[in-house]
Amino acid sequence: MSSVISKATLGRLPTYLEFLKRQEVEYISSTQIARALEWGEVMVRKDMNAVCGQGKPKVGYLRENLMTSILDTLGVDKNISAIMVGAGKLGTALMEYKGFSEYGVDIKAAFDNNPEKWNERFANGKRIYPIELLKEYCKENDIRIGIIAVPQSQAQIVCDEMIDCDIKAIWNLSAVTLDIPEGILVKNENLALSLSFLKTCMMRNEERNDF
Amino acid sequence: MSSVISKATLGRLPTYLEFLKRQEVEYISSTQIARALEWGEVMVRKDMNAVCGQGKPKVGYLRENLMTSILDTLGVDKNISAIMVGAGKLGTALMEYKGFSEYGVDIKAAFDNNPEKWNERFANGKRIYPIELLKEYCKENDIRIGIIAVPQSQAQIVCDEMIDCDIKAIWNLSAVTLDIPEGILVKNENLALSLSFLKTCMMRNEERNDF
DNA sequence: TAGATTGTTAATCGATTAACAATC
DNA sequence: TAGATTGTTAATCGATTAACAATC
Repeated sequence: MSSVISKATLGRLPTYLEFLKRQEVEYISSTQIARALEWGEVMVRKDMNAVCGQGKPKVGYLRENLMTSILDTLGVDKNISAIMVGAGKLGTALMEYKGFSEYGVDIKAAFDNNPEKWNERFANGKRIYPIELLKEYCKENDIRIGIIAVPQSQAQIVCDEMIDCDIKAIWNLSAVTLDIPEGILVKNENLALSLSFLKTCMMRNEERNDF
Repeated sequence: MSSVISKATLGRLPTYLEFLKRQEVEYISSTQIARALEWGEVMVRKDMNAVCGQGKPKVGYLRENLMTSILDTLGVDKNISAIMVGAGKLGTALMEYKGFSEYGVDIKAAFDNNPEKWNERFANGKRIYPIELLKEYCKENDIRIGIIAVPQSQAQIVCDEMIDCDIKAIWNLSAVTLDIPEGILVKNENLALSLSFLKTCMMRNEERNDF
């Protein structure tokens, strides 16, 4: 039953959640949600139906119920531990970002090969360790997600080490296309590519105003 | 002719480019590219055909030619100026990131409402101005892209100001769904959402290993 | 009952993949 | 000529949208 939810729907759930949090009504209809997010009405209804399926004709969905179902589908209550490799500017920004915990991801520590950083701490007290301690740390702390925020030249090396540490999912913030064995999940977050895409679409005068 | 290139294809071009740069052969075939990137062979061929259309049976594509065509399609040679609003950790990381210039985007300055930052400079010498100067700066420097890296509470306000400054495309790094008038391009880069999506897919044991 | 809203079935759309003819 | 590779046409797939019956 849980496996019938499409990736497209899963990707929209946090946006619904954010919107629902800000509402104060008891019931909310797919029409209202669609209008606020500027999404198709039927699509919203299908999404809602996929996660909770308890809408009432003429009334809509019990907001509380909807939120619980979304949280449940996203697995927000199940906390997952992650580590960051690379404590540069971007790595630091993400280590200190508070938004991840809302979705049940805890980035516990960072690793870097610059000895000067090993004594530093982030604003929230999280620590930076030598990269050599990665395997030991992952084993002891049940780390499932690895985040790559290192220069291009090191990305594949770090990736291989993470897989060796039994990490199951990688969030790749470098611009490198990683070579990954079957069974490991990768999400590429290439910021240069993303901004470049926006620029190209702008120059080509794309007509749609959201994507 | 240029308008027939799909968004899906446009999004893949930088990855092709990155790969082609690293090769040293004169000719390269779609088969080789597909194998290296682990993408479908026909899809690669269609992409190549869309941007340059000068493949030779039995030989493949002239690498130089292909690269020029991709650069051309992406409009890399046409430099576009951008500004950042928000000079926190994330804003700073992006201001100092060198990768954007490769695609012809120049983030010229940052704006922040914290007076303490107005005297600071980024590592590359770029400056931080009071937010009040935004409109004047945009007008004088032909700014077309605005980047939002401010706390949630300010995102919509900043967005409205940018539109007032005649900015045509917005890269939104905040977690807020922006309310935007017709004709303005927005790309949402919600990092919390992205990592949360990776986590959810991991927990649901997705079988595909790249997305 | 009438009307608003849900949920479902069919149609459409965009993108990828399969099959295959064209070409050097 | 044979074979590798391109380029095109048709089939497939996933997701969105349209149409409409079911429900309170």
